Amino acid sequence: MAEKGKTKARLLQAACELFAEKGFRDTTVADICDAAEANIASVNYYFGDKERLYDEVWRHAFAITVSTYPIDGGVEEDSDVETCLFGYARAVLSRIFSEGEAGLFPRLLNQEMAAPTLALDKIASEALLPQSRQVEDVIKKQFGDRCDDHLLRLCKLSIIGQCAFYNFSRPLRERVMGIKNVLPEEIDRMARHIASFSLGGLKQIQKQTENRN
Amino acid sequence: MAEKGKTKARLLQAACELFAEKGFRDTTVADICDAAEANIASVNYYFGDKERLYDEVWRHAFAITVSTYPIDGGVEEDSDVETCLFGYARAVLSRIFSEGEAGLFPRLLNQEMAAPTLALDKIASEALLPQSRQVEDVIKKQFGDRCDDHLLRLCKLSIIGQCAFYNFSRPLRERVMGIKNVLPEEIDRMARHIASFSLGGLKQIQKQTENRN
DNA sequence: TTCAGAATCAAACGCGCATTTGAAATAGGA
DNA sequence: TCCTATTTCAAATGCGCGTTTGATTCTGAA
Repeated sequence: MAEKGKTKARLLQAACELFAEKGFRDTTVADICDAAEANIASVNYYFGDKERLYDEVWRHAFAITVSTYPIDGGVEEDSDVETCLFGYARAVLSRIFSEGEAGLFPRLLNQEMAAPTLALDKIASEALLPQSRQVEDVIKKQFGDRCDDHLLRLCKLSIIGQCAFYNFSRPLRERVMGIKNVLPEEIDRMARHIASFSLGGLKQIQKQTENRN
Repeated sequence: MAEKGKTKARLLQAACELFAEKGFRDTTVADICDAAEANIASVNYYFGDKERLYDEVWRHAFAITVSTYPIDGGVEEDSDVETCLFGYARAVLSRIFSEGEAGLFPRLLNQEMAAPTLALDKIASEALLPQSRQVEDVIKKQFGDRCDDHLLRLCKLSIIGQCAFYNFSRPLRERVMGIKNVLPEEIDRMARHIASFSLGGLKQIQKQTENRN
């Protein structure tokens, strides 16, 4: 047996890192076994095949990210709108910029967006839809329950988009944007910006609809 | 010779569609040749190898998208801030939702974000940086030239993020967001929303910095 | 100590891929 | 018509991949 830890756990850990970095198709079983210092046959021995290992990786990544950075961002549910937006943005950005296991989820998601596998449907309904609903609720708090569905969706996507862009534009961070290491204070700063920018946006939209009536 | 058109042109067209859909690595030379009704050896005969065909595809996609939907979105350069934002958003969204050749560029970009190739550096400096600068200029028009660099960057990313999210979240459009066919009027509507949401955001940020001084 | 089940291992299998090859077909000017 | 350069073609080459195999080693309870 190799250095430390059970082989199965080492395989899972190596697979997490590699799948997140290169995606399902571009990661080879041999890569995973090398990184885990395990024999080439061990993936099949412990997980059946590459695909079931991938499922296991998703399960692990999802569990870690929601427990490490819950989507409410640690703010009270009955806080004011800007604070709720801040909590959401901070949670999402913390996940995105996490260099530990909590960062696996957004990185895997990024891969799925370019080359979806069967795993995506499950992720969409179990993880993404609830987050989307959460943002909806905050917007309703600002607009009141009487609120055009179309408008609600556009605002929701504006808010989510600001956060999610940091995930999907990963390779551009150093190339185009001037982003290197991101410290926790920096994340807070970004989240505060997104919260107040979005609040300003929501108010502007609200003003327009009131003028129209 | 097959039905119509020169073989080389058919290969390029087929390669565009397939690379945009599945990315460089997941597209096989055999797929391309089949789609172009050409022999398996024709890619190497006309382009040298798969990689040089990919370069050619990028060149083609870039040329088409900027000439079909120039990044100013067809608004005068000295228009007011909201109109400039509208122009930018409309251009970007038009490209993203285009089902024709103009849509190749964002789709290829999406693939590069998940699995970068050597092509990305060129694209970043030739296509993306200039667009980023353009948004910067609009923000400066709102804020005046005296404007914190940090703040400028955050606002820029907020604006770009709202637009680009529609590109990167492609597989979620039907799954999570309720988006199906997108008509030109709908694109205008979305662009108008992003413009006024962003203007509201900019004003909010501006108000905060003024209060701080 | 014995021994059955678990774990590891190197080698091999089968397949799909990009690319090469050398011949055949085609086209167009002399 | 003849001849040469271009284009097309089916087959082959060589490599990397996921998975399987059958043997070997390890482990822990009896």
